[in-house]
Amino acid sequence: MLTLKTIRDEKQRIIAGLRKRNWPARQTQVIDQIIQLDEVRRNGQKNLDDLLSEQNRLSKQIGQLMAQGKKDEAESMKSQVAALKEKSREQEEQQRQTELKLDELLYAVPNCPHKSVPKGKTADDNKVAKAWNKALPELAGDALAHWDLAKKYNLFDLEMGVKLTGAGFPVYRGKGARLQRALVQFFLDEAVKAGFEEIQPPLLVNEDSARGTGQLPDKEGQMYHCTVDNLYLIPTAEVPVTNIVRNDILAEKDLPIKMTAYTPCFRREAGAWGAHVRGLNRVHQFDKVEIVVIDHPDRSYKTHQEMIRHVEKLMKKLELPFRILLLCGGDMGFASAKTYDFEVWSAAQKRWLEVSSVSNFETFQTNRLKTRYRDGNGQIQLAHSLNGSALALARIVAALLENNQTPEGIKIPRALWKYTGFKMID
RNA sequence: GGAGAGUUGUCCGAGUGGUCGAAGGAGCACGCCUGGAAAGUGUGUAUACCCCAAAAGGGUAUCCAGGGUUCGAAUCCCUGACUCUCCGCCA
Repeated sequence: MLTLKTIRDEKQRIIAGLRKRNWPARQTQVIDQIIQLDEVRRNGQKNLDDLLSEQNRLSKQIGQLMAQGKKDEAESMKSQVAALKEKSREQEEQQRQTELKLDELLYAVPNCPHKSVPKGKTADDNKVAKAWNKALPELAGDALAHWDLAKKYNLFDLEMGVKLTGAGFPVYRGKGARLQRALVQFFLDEAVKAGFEEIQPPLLVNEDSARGTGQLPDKEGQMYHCTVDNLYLIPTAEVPVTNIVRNDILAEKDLPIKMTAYTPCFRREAGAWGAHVRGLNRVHQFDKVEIVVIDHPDRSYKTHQEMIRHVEKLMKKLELPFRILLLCGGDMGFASAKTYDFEVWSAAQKRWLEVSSVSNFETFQTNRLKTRYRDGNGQIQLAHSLNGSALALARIVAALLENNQTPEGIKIPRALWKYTGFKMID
């Protein structure tokens, strides 16, 4: 969430940001409500502190009177304190309500887009930051979509997943399973080479962690919830990995902190089922290698570009046709200040599939997480957080299978040979 | 799962109802000392919120978390989390 200080000091910029996200003008009045309520909160705080201060003062006096044996005076003072206490309890409760309401309003305000983010309403308004300049691969008329290829070569089995679990839980088999493992290995190796520390986080997180990265309270329905233990299955490695630095005050010299993790990702994705979600296009469980960076505000946009280059390199090594989109204000995620999406061409489906999203959250996440660093003057500042997929597997697999099919079988890109142990699925 | 012990600042560690944001030590930072360093020595060394135009200064809260007792809680009581030891179970 945005900091109150930002909202107070840069009100016009924030409102302009909301407009860029296509908030109707009248809805931006929430900013004024926040500023007003913050005023109430601060007055309330002052009030409460004064009451408590007086109580503390009297209590000390009572102690002294008791020590001097002046019991009667002490007793009369006790009733004074009791009255104050009553007042302060009321004030405290009121303050709690105010803060709750204020939080609720703050949670509803998305991040302010970076000035370089283009205006726009929907995905159609995204700007192509890097187009695919070569010809897109043309497949023969009898080319198969990946779900048909899976059947032909026994690579994954959706019906089996239904038997074991339910729709959206593919069972990978044989060379399909091997290909998955190869990709994970490849992505992790590349990330480590690029200076990311490899992390193996838990796949279940507690409420605090889910709140830290913003899955709670709003997106509760998107996560699988183990109610008995009150734990959530992670929708992305971003959640446990970013929470590593929750409540930390880092040294400036520790930045950037670069971490990578492979995890399965679990998404309930209630709704949104339809024509385009066949096969591996949208599933409840998929594998992903994530990269996360905590960095200095002065450097975070440079880091953002480095992350883009890293993902780009992966695409090239996999020899997949891809393009990079700079998302417009209307299509960006709630927490993001700037996002690039990577899309890969799926030749049989003849569609672009989103396989990576690389975002700079600036201080939007770290404000909730309380991830700070101490600057040169000893001042404590919020760090910036960034993350991106590098890469998400299921759709990459779909594209690999479709684009590389030949009458002899499916060709595996050279970069993966040492991981798969085979060059061809046949 | 059963029984017991514990959780204090960056770390170690004292503290069993008032003057405790918290002794002492280590570490760290800055200064003195030194040709330079070590040793020695002096000072400083939590976070959040609030008041103040700002600085200075001040207030409040925080000794695992949440409740309670009390005029007053790190200290007493209850609940929960976690850690350790023993027993049980187990890949």
